[in-house]
Amino acid sequence: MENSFLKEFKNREYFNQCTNFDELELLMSKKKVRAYIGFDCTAKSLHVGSLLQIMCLRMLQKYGHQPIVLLGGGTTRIGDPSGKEETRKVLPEKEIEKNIKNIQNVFKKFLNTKNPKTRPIFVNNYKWLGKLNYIKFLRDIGKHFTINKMLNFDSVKLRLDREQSLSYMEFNYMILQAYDFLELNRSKNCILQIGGSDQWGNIVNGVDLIRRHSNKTSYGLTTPLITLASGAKMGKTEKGAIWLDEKLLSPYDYFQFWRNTDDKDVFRFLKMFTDLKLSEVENMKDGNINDAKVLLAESATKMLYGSDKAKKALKTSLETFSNKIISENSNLPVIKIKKSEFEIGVNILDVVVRSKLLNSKSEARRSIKDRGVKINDIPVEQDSYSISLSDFKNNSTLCKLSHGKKKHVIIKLVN
RNA sequence: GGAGGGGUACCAAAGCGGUCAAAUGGGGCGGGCUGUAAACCCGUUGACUUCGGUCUUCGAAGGUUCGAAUCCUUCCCCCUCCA
Repeated sequence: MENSFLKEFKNREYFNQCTNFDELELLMSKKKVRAYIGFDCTAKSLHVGSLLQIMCLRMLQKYGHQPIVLLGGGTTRIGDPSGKEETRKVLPEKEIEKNIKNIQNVFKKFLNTKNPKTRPIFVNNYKWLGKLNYIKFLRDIGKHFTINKMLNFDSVKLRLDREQSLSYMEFNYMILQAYDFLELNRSKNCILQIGGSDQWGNIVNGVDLIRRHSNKTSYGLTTPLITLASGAKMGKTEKGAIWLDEKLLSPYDYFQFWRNTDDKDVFRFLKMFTDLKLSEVENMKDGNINDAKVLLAESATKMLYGSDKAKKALKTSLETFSNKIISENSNLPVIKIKKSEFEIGVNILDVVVRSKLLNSKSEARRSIKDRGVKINDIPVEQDSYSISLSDFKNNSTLCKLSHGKKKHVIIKLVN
């Protein structure tokens, strides 16, 4: 049943549209191909919003195809207008280069880099876009695009309809992306571009360009835009993005993100974001949904951070929510405070702010009034409360400070 | 280029001389219920505070006034209609 890339692609609900499904299916079942996905390098790393695309790359590898990861060093300098209501700021070049390095590391965690036949090929489109000759480009490539058609693309139309300005620079974005595909088709024999549904227009442009320019067939495939049951886009929460990078979001918080998945999303996410067999996922529907969430969290964390860190995150999660144990070896943030400070006592407001649990004393005061600040799971009654050595039970050097049910910090006494 | 409308907190949107740190809705945060879910209910949502208050905020800069988000001047930006 899951015997081909495209079949599994569909079964796991990755599928949105394809330029020619049957033909592509036939081609990919007969031989191994190269496919690419482009990534924007606007941010310092990737977050779960890109995870589905990463899963696509993994699946390509699984079926023996070779993924090409295009890091848009060139196109990021321009800015994709798709889905954007306004021009976004253009980043300094140095920053883009830095982002690219960082983002590349994320892929190395998710993808198999050993097998020479399927290991990812990293390319940066600045390499070719950066040295384009304008006149030559217009003559070779520009002639294949009509303004009439370009004006009809959603990305462009949306802007024009709202009378929002669209710079000539941005207007060219789609041509550059199409050119990327052409370039990869020529130099790497890449015949497929995958992307999110918002990239459909850009992708089709590339397929067209390859046909017109080189008289060759290529394919485009898109994934749906994933929204959470709540309707929000995946990836950004109020607290910040769910980064795929330890430096920006701890493995424990990553684990918790998945652990707290909405009931309605759990099985879909198990299919999409884990390597579990589809039959296993189906079986889980009869079980306890919380077990399914734990499995989802564990699998997702393991995929990114490896088994040890996933286990540790799970352990911390259990300690924090089930057993209510405080342990130094957990993944909870630890703040160290000198023992001497507690001998005189430290005001709770100061500690809460120092621990970054809340941003200001006013917030802390409010939260205490709402019984939201807890020391060792006991609500703090007064904002004048002073934390002292007596809060460290049984001569422990640790004490847990919490804001709400889910945010906890360990305070550690040091000399 | 001509005519009109508008810029208010995270977002949307009221207020149009004092009772405005600014109605209301959404979002966020906390509490309750539960299952670390959803739905629902309650509270809260500028900062600092010795809890008396103090300071900063309504596109920007000036001005009028005892007193301005509210009135005047200049500037910047956005929208609608016409050319």
